Amino acid sequence: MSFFCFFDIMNKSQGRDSMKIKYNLLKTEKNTKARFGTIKTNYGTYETPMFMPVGTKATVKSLSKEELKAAHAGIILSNTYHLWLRPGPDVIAHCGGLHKFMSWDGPILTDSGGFQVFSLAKNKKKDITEEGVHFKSHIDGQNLFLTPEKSIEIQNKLDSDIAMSFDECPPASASYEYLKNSIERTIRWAKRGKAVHNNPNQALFGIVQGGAHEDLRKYSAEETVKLDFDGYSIGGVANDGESKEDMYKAIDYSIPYLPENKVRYLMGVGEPVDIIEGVIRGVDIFDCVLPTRIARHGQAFTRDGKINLNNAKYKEDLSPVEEGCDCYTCRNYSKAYIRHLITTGEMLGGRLLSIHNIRFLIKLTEELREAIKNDNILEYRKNFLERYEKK
RNA sequence: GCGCCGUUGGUGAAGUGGUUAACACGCUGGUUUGUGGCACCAGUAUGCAUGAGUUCGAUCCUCAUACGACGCC
Repeated sequence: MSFFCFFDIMNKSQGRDSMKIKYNLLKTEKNTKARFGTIKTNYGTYETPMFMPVGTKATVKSLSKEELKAAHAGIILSNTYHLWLRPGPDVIAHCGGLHKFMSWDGPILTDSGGFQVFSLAKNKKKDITEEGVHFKSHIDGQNLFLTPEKSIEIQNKLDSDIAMSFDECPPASASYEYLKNSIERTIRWAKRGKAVHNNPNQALFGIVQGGAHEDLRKYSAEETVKLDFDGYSIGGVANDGESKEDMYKAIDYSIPYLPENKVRYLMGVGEPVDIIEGVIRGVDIFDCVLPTRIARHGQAFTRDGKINLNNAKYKEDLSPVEEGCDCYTCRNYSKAYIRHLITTGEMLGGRLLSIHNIRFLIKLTEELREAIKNDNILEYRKNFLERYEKK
């Protein structure tokens, strides 16, 4: 990489608006906390509620950017931990930042790596200290040390539009005492991360923890909000087999303490039903691996519930995955063909179902927006659930 | 025609005179929520070619029959 090339990249970077995320609350539904608004970014303005496809390693698995755009994707998510290991933040910086590297001309949110510490090192040795976390690489087992500062520095280099604070993501089964200490530490980490954050184009979000405990969520939210982030997430949900009730409690106990004029992001969720429940409770954006993961295992979201294309009953079914769906997959392929691809292990099968599942969740958020505008989200939920859960 | 060997589920096959016939694949379901893991979990032969016999008891021993492989005329 020549000096001139690097210089060119610097100019491009500085040529941007230097605008962090701006959230405009446009309407709050009359009967619930559900809200509709817009997120203004350097790459355009997007409406909430929004679902973000997950592209951990700088790719939404198996999908091209055209396919993501066709599914109406707005922000996509990528991951600090994975990109730190491969190809490394310096490589991505030299390639012009994450957008240019992966040819995505839309906004990107980078997760901090906090969740990977939890998920990669689950049941394995990890050492969480005040300074940071020692754990082992899933690739070659080498010892790694991730700190709040390091996570933010990497995200600065990746040049994502939204960076996440480095938090501890304790399992749902963690004790009250553990959670309390964990929250205190996460708040100290949030402060340290914010102190080194210096990318003028990049927003920084704080993360609320506290399990399903009302006082802990309140405390975590209030202390995090004091640090004045550009947006706030509710973390520590949808992990370790927690109940849906606990997930909804975590939301309910956090939302009242988050400012109205900032984005609220429920991390890692999810299932269609959980997205609806989240929106009703005041959440703006979601991300989840489910649409792409279940797709690779042959399953699809539909209005009539989740279906499994492995099932023998689809062997000769010429209908699309979901009747009336506007996605590329449903406009072009039958269940019979996709079942054939899935059962024979052909990669097109997972791709086609990923396209459908992502479009399904994005369309769900589009409909939720409309419902908020029309003050009828409770009716929307009722109708959706009646059909989705009947069997 | 004679001799010899063999016949276990959808498939490839292990195995034993005595409670539930190994394993793999396939098949049939299910699971997956800030993606190490195209993964994980469960079910899948009331029966071991057919008939008779020996035995307290046979898929396993004996005999006959059917089918198949090989060798000899």
